[in-house]
Amino acid sequence: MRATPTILHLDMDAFFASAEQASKPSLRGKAVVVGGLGPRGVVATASYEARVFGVHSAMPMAQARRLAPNAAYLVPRFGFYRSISGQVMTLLRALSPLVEPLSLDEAFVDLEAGGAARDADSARLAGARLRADILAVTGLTGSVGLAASKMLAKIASEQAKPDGLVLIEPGTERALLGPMSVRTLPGVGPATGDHLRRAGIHTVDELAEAGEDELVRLLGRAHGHALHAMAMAHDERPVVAERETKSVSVEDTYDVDIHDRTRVGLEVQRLADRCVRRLREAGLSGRTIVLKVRRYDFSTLTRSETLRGPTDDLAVVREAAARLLDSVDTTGGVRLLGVGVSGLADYTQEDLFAQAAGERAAAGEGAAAGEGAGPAEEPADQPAREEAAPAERRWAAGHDVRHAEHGHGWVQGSGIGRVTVRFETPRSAPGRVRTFRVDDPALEPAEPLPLVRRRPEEQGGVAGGVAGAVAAGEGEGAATAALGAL
DNA sequence: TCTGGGGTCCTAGTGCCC
DNA sequence: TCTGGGGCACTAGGACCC
Repeated sequence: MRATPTILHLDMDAFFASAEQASKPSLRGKAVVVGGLGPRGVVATASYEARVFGVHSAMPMAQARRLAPNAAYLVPRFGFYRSISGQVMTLLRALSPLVEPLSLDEAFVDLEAGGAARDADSARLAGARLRADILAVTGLTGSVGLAASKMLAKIASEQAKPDGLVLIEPGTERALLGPMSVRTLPGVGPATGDHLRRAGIHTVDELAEAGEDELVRLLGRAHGHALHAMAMAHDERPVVAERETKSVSVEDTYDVDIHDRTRVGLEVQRLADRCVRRLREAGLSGRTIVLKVRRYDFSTLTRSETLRGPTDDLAVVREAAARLLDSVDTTGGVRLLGVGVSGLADYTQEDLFAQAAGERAAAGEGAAAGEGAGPAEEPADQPAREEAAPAERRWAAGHDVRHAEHGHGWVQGSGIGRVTVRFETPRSAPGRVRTFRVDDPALEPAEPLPLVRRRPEEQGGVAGGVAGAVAAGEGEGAATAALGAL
C-alpha cells in the first residue's frame, strides 16, 4: 500500500433522487423515491428526506409506500443520469488518466498517477476542488473519500456522506477500522456477515484476531485470504481504468407469474433478441449462452451451454436458449426470465453450425426485429407491463413532457385515461399542476433540460455541454471559481 | 414484507485428457 | 493394460456490489 492518501473515491449523494430534485423544483426538500413502480418493483435510490422514514435502496416499493406514503415515486431515467455521469467522469479524467468507474455515480481516481496530488494536503485540495467543480457543472453534490488504498477511500467517502470530504491519514487505518462492523468491509454481505457472527466475529478487530487460517477455513481460500488482508488494512488493488466486459445479459421480472409454457418460450425468445442486440451494439460475441429462471417460490436456477466458437447470431442464441429452457420445469409459474452471453470475444467465429442455424431461422429474425420491444433500461417500457394501456405507458411518472400551450413539465402521474403534469423547469419556481387526457395532441414526450445554465456555445445535449468544455480545458476555471464561494 | 437489473467473482462437482 | 492424479473446461449455484 502506498504511503500517501492519493486514492480518491467519489460517491454522488443519493444520485438518482438528487438528479430528480435538481430537475424538478417542486421536489426539492421533499421525500423522493426512484425505482420500479410495478407491483414487484424495488427502490433504486431514496432522497435523504425519504430515508428519514426508513426507506432505503433495494427495499420493496410496496414497503416504501407504506413507510412514506406522501413521497414522490418516480421511474428511473437512466439516459438522463448517464448524461450527468458523463459530465462527472469528464471532471475526474481531467485529474488523472487512471479513473475506474464503478457505476453511474461512483468511481476511483488515482491522483498520484495524474500528478494531481503528492501528499495529504494536495490530495485534500484536489478533492475539495473536484467537489466544487461537480457542483458547478452538474448542480449536484458528491462525497469524496481519500486514502492510501481503494478500500479505505471507499470507507472514507461513506463517512463523508452526504456532501463532505474525509481523508484517512496513513498510519491511522488499523485504529479506525478496528471497532467497525465486519459489514463495513467490501465483500461482506448479509450471508458472510451472518457466517462470521455465528463464529463470534463482529468487528474488524475480531476479524484480524481470528487469523488467516481460521478465516480461510470459515469462508474458503480466496474470500478468507482477501478478508484477512482487508482487516489488516492491506489492500494493494490498483485503480484500473479499462475494464473488459465479461458478460452481457438481460432479464425481466413479470408483474404476474407466467404459467403458460408457450408464453414462457416466447418471452425467452424476446430476451434472446434483446441480449443479441446489446451484444452487437457493444461489438461483442460470446461462446456461452445462459438461461436464468426464477420460479414462483423465488428459487433461481441457471442453465448454460457453451458453443464451439463465439457468436452474435440471433438464431443461434435463440436456439440455444430454447434448448436450455427445455431442461427446466416451469410448472408452478415463473416470475423472472433472463438470457445472457458470457465467454466474450470481440470477434465472431462463423462456424458451420451458426451458419446453418442462421439460415433455418432467417425468417424468424426478420419478424423479431419488427417487434420493437422497449429499451431494456426503461422499466416503464418493459414488456412485463403488457396489461397497461399503450397511451398511459407513454406517460411514465417523472418523465419530461412538453405542452404546446403550457411549455415544459413532467408527468406527476397517470391513470384512467388522464395524465397529470407539473409545469416547471430546473431553474423555474415550483410550477402549477394540470391534468389532460392521455391522448391530448398538444402533449408530447420531451428531453430532460440541463440542470445548470450553460453558455450559448455549449448548447445542444445535456452530456455535451459543460462536460465537453471541461474536457477541452476551458471549463475548469469557471467550474473551480465556485470553490472560492465555499 | 416480499424481494429489480446488470454485472463480477468464487466454489464445488464432474468429465475428459494426458 | 490398468490406475491415479493433475490440469483444464464446463456447469450450476451462491454471494456480493451498485
